[in-house]
Amino acid sequence: MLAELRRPERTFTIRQLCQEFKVTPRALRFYEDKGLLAPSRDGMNRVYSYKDRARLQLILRGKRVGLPLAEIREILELYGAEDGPVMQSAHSLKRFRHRIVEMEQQREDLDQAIIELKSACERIEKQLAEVRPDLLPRAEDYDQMLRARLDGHSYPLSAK
Amino acid sequence: MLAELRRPERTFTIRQLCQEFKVTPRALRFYEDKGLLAPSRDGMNRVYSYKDRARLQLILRGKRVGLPLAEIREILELYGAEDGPVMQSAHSLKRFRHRIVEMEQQREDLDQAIIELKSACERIEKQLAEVRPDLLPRAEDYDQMLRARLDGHSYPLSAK
DNA sequence: GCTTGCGTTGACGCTAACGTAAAGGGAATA
DNA sequence: TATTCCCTTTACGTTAGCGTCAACGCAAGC
Repeated sequence: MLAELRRPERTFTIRQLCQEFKVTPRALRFYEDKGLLAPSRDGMNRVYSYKDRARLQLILRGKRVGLPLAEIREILELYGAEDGPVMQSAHSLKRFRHRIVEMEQQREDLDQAIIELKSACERIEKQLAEVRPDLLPRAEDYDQMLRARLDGHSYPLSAK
Repeated sequence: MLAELRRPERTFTIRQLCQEFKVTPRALRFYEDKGLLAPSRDGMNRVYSYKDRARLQLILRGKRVGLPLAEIREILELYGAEDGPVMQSAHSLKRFRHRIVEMEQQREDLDQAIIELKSACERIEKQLAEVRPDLLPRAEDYDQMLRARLDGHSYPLSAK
């Protein structure tokens, strides 16, 4: 039955995850190489569980906020440390606290950058409206952006 | 008189800007190579004006929010386009609008990442308080972070 | 039996953003 | 005069994060 597809027992092929999150198989294998993912196997083939999928979501969000993969790995270990190697996580704790402060600073930078880029765009649009109104962007373009956001997973920063 | 140092006629050597913003001369020359800066010269030596300094601030903030240098250059051109090549900026306008949407998404990601990293840290600290209270971080560490923030310019994401 | 499709493991390539020497030019200081 | 700085340019090296083959395995369909 189709409901199976929603049940947490469900597994994913590499291709399925790639399509869902718009990444390449190469990227997933790379993350595995670097210790961020560890899917089980069916023979040679990778089998991704729901937990693997959740980890991948965290990885991609980490990337979107600018974290290097090495640090994302540590954070994932922090999550995964149910009760075992608390000592080792303790060692990283100070660094994580530091990172939090950095991220809060980054958020302020981001707000400021958004404000300024917006106002710069509006300035140009006004100038453009006076000189060449025909070149002004159509509302349809913004529709497309909004639809893209509702798809959930945003595009990477370096997207063309 | 010392007040000269605050006046907008003031100029800077490469070393002065580097110390102020914690970057290397190599980086400034690199930005110049890529067309993000264009200081004047005294003989062979670079002379940075207040406007150059302001551009550098924008560059560094752009970097902190994850923009590639090439795009920062375009944004700087957008700012600098007082009335001249509005046509050319018009061409980039759609891309900038798109970028703004991305940055707003990035902001949400950032908020979420901060929340989760905080709670993960607190979880570990609680476990640690039960088992090894001696390993808990000292308040002095947080003082240091706060002082660093009050210095103004935050450290790069990839700082050790 | 042969192609088609999805999977695998190397291995080499590539871009961005600098780091790091090498080699040298002025100016001030000892 | 020699050393010491600070500056310059040129050029090669480095790291992260994958992209892009190449060569192969296996299963299904014609």
